[in-house]
Amino acid sequence: MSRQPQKRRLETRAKLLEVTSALVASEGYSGLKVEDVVKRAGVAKGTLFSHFRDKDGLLAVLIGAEVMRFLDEMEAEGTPDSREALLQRLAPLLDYVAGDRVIFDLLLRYSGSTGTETDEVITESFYRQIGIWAAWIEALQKAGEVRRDCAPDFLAEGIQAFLNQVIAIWFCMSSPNTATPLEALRPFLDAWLAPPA
Amino acid sequence: MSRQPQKRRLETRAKLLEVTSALVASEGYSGLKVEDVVKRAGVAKGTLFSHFRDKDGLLAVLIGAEVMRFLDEMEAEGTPDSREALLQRLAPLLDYVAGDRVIFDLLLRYSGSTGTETDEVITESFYRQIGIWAAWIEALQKAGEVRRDCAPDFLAEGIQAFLNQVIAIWFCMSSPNTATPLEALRPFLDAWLAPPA
DNA sequence: TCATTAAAGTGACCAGGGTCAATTTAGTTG
DNA sequence: CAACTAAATTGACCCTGGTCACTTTAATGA
Repeated sequence: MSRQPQKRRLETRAKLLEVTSALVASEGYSGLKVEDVVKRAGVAKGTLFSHFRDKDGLLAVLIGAEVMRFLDEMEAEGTPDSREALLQRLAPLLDYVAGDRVIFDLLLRYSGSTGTETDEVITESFYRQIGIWAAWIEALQKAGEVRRDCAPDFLAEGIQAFLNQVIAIWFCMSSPNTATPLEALRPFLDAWLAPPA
Repeated sequence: MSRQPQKRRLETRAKLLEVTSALVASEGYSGLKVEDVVKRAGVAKGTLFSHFRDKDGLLAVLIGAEVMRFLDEMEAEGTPDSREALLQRLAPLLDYVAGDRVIFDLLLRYSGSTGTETDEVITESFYRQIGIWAAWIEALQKAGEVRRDCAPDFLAEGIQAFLNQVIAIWFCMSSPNTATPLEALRPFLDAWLAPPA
């Protein structure tokens, strides 16, 4: 028979996440070591891996939560009234993801995966994101700001594609002589969303 | 003073690539171990890492060469005469990349990087690919099959974005109940390239 | 209260990529 | 040819993520 998860387990999990978060804040994602996490959390290594599938699984929880916060922000600002406004709404998320390759890689790997795990916040965030954008697009279609020959969901997925594209290119251009990802995104969004002239 | 690379070095490099290729053929990319490679090649581990920056660098040479072969094939078939024909031209490459996550990840990481390394075949292949598609698009624009309000290079980059998108989604959907990446790509290509109605 | 048993946690151990001081090989020069 | 030097290679070692047989903890129930 199975029993309820004990309070102790929840505390351990919370402690692990808290420590990880602190370490990421000071060292960045790329410098994070599992050993440091368990040392500072005062648990054994095996414990960490009984809570999270692997190191990525641990990070996914944090990153998923962070993305959720961006989505809250997006929703709070309401529907944009133009394509340019839509672009500006994307800026914070774009900056966040473009700020660290680990974040980008992880989002690309986990996003869209049919979340078999209970705690895949990150998968949930993916669908929520598409949903929010689709709602914006629908409004913009009614306002005549966006083409009407494609479904909002479909156009939203396209935005996702362009977002990933400009970030991928951004990481490849190691030299900072290039325009920001946001600037690179604008022409794509325009060409993708603008109604026929 | 610097000297010419010696014949021995070229032989070692060739041997490493040959062995890697053979192992990949039998085990797949994900099962490849550096230790197996050096064992079968009869060299020390350090030698491999003096030839290639890391395991990915080794794979990049093979994958870059493979992509180049697909591009040769694409060019040999000539310019497509419709958007659908263009889509079909992409099929072999798409299948290849969608066939193994390692390939996809590696291409995404290396592509577009301003190739500082001499042997970054993979970077070269990226630009060549865009060039080929741009040429196709230019022809299709003249034929009225493709929108004319965007530069061919720009539209080609968009194709790249959609290609990556459908493959990323493909990998996330572990269950094979989904349509092939090629089918998923069609609507995107149409919406992206079609001239205004 | 004490036996029972599932949940939670432990840490020695392994795997596999990557490093580097030391060694061998082979052009070059006097 | 012998001495010299740069190129090429070596393999012991390290790092770090991940595993698993075992111990500890704490609900449950007679």
